Amino acid sequence: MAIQRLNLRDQVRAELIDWLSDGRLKPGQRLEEERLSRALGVSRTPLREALANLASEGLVESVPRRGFRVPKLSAERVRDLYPVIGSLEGLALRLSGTRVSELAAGLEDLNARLAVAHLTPRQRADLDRRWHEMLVSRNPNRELATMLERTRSRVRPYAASWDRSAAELEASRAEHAEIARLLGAGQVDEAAEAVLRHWVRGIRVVTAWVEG
Amino acid sequence: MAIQRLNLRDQVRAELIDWLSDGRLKPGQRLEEERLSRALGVSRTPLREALANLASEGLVESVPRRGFRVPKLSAERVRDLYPVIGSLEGLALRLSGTRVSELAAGLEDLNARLAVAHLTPRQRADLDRRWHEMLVSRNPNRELATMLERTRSRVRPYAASWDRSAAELEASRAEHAEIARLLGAGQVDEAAEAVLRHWVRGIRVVTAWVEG
DNA sequence: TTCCCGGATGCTGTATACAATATGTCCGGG
DNA sequence: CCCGGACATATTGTATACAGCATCCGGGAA
Repeated sequence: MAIQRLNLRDQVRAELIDWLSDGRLKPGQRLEEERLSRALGVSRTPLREALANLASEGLVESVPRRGFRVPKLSAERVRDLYPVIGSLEGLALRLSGTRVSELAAGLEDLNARLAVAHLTPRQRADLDRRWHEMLVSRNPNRELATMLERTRSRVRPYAASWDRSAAELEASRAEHAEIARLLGAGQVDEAAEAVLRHWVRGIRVVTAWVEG
Repeated sequence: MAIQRLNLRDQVRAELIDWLSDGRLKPGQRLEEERLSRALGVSRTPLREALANLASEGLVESVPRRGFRVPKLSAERVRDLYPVIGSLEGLALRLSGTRVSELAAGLEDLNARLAVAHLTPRQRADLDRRWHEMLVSRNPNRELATMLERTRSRVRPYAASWDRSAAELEASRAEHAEIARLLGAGQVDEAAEAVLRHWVRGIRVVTAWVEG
């Protein structure tokens, strides 16, 4: 086990991502550096470096002379990012090699747990996240994995605060099942296409929720 | 024309990307903050913020307690990034709508200029960059455009310093022509696949050059 | 000659200080 | 009662200061 000597910048960055993911930092909120640095127990310098990083990745916004803010939920963001995620997950599958079919069982297992009725939106989003993480877990391409992780973290605030309808839940579960089935059958290209369609279909329901 | 009040951080970032692209900062080189900040005429604070951003995007490396360095050329990086670029460019084509066929003429024109014999590697890399920029110029997805731009800038040092063989030039030109032909014929999905193959084939020749 | 050790040096990582600017508020006028 | 302008305040953007490591070089011993 390598000793991790992470610099403060990256520790703060990780902490802020947590705060963004779990809603402690809300869309539209202004990020006051003095207050934040006190809350984190660090000075403004590493905090600003972390914020600048998050801004360059799109997790926060930087308005010159007005500091950093949490981006508001926007349908356009979903329309743009979801197809990218779908495409990258599809690529991940195609790069995963033949042993990707071994994933089918685990995916179906997780998918079954999504069927439980009494889950909170947060628990559901968490299970969904784990399903997609498992989906790409055989991908050997580290750069791709990093880009996927970053991009997914940008849309996490959407999934986490969204209470899905029963119909949407069922549709999503059916698509998951179909993807797992295709993988189990070794039809990786078809699974990749299904993943892309899964995300593209998600655009409609999430944007409807954002706008409505 | 909107007045641009960019903060120093982003100006420095843009300048450093130029320096990385044109080879003024070379792979493996150590980035000494004091010297760099003097050369840029700014203090270390905005320079460090810019460097931290570039590090989070992979254009430079950050080693704790040892500062920033320009990443060395690595075959693994090419193997990982090229398929991602190919996949994203393919997605850009599929999102470009029907008018993408209008690009064919311009692409063939640029491709013809790549055939001129007496170009320097830099001129060739520049024309190739413009060809791929035109290829995705109809894509309306801003997030995708940003990710593509960033990822391509990470592999620019490879293309810029690489002197291609005549056979490789011809193969690349033929692939460009085929992609343009497919677009002109409205076969966007096939063109997207051809783009991915184009980048995947590039892995072999570039890694051979990096390693040899 | 080669290896090891220890101090000097230079650099990074972090904190603090300062200047510039945007925002909010208060007061006066219409 | 509403609007506009000017001042006060708060907050950012940038610079500088300082402490702690890592590296490098020279000397001494095997």
